[in-house]
Amino acid sequence: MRDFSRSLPMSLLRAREAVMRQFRPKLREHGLTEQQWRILRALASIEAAEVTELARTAFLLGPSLSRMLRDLEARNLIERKTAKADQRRSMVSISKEGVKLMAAVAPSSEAIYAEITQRFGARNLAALQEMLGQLEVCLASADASDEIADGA
Amino acid sequence: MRDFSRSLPMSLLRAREAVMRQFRPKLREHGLTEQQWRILRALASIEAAEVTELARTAFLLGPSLSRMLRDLEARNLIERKTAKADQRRSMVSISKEGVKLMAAVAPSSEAIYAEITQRFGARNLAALQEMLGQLEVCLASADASDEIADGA
DNA sequence: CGCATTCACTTAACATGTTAAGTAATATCC
DNA sequence: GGATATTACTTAACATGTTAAGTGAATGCG
Repeated sequence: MRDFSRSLPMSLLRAREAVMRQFRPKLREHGLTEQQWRILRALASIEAAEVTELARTAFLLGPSLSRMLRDLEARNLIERKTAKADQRRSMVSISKEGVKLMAAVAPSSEAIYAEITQRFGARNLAALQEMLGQLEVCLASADASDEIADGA
Repeated sequence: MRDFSRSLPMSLLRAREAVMRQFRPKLREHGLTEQQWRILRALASIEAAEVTELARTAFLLGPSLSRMLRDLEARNLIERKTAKADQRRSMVSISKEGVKLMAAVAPSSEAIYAEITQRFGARNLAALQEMLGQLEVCLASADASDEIADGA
C-alpha cells in the first residue's frame, strides 16, 4: 500500500494545519476559535443570513453551527430574529460588538495572510488555489453521479 | 477584507473535505473513523512504534491518540507493551485482527484513491502535492523563526 | 379543510481537536 | 546519591465534527 503519509488527504491535512497554526494564536488572544472567526467573517460581508445559508458559507455542519450560534449570541457577538414570513427560519446577523471585535482582529489576520502570501509567493498561491478548486469540482461531480446511482 | 470563502484555509478545508467524503462511507462500513484508519495504516508499515512517534506519523495530537489507542486496544485491533529499557514508553503494534481488517478495507480504499487520481489526473495530483509540500516547508520555517524570537 | 410530507433548525450522543494539568519514570546536576 | 528537571504518556475540560433523532412550522395534496 502507498505510504499513507504521502497520500493526498494527509498532504491536505498537514498543509492546512501549517496555515492555521499561523492564525490560531492571534485568534486565541481575542477568545475566538477558528470556527467562530469563520462565522463572524461570513456574517461581516452580508446584512443577515439564514442559518442554513450561513452553514454553507462558513462550511460548517448544522449541528456545530447551532451550538456556536448559541454561544456567540450569549457573548453578544451576533443577533438572531425569526423571519416574519416563515417562522422556521431565523435570520442571523453580526452585532455591533461583533463588528468591533472583527475590527480588532482583522489587521493581524490580514498581516498574517500577507506574510504567508509573501513567503509562498502570490503566483504559487493563486496556482495552488486554482488546483484546489479544480479538485473540488472533480469530486463534486463524483458525488453527483453517486447520488444518481443511489436513486437520490 | 478578502472574501473569506476564497481564502487559502477555506480552499484547503473544502478540498480535503471533498476528498474525505469519498472515503468515509467505506470506512464507516467497517466501523472505522478516518483517524482510526490513519492509525492502522501508520502501524501497518512498521513493526512497532512509540506513541509519540505514532502521533507524528498519523498527524494526531497526543491526547487524541491516547483515547483512540485505548479504544482500538479494547477492540483488539492493536497491541501495546511497555518498553523494557524505558518504562515510560509503550510500543504500539497492529494486531492480527487489525491486519485482517486492513486487508478487508484496503482494496476499496485503493480503488477510491485510484478513481480520484484518474478524475483529477495523475500529473495534476503530483503537482498539487508538490505545492502542498512546499507550502508546508515555507510555513515551517516561519514557525522556526517565531520560536527563535520567543527564545524557545 | 385535514393530514401526511417536507423543511429549518435544534438536541442528543459519541468521536476527535485542542490546551492545560496530572502522573510516573528517567535523566541531569550538584 | 538525592533533589530537580525533563520526558512520555494520560486525564481532564471544553469546543467542534458527525450522524441520528426530535420539534415545530410550512407545504402539498386529497
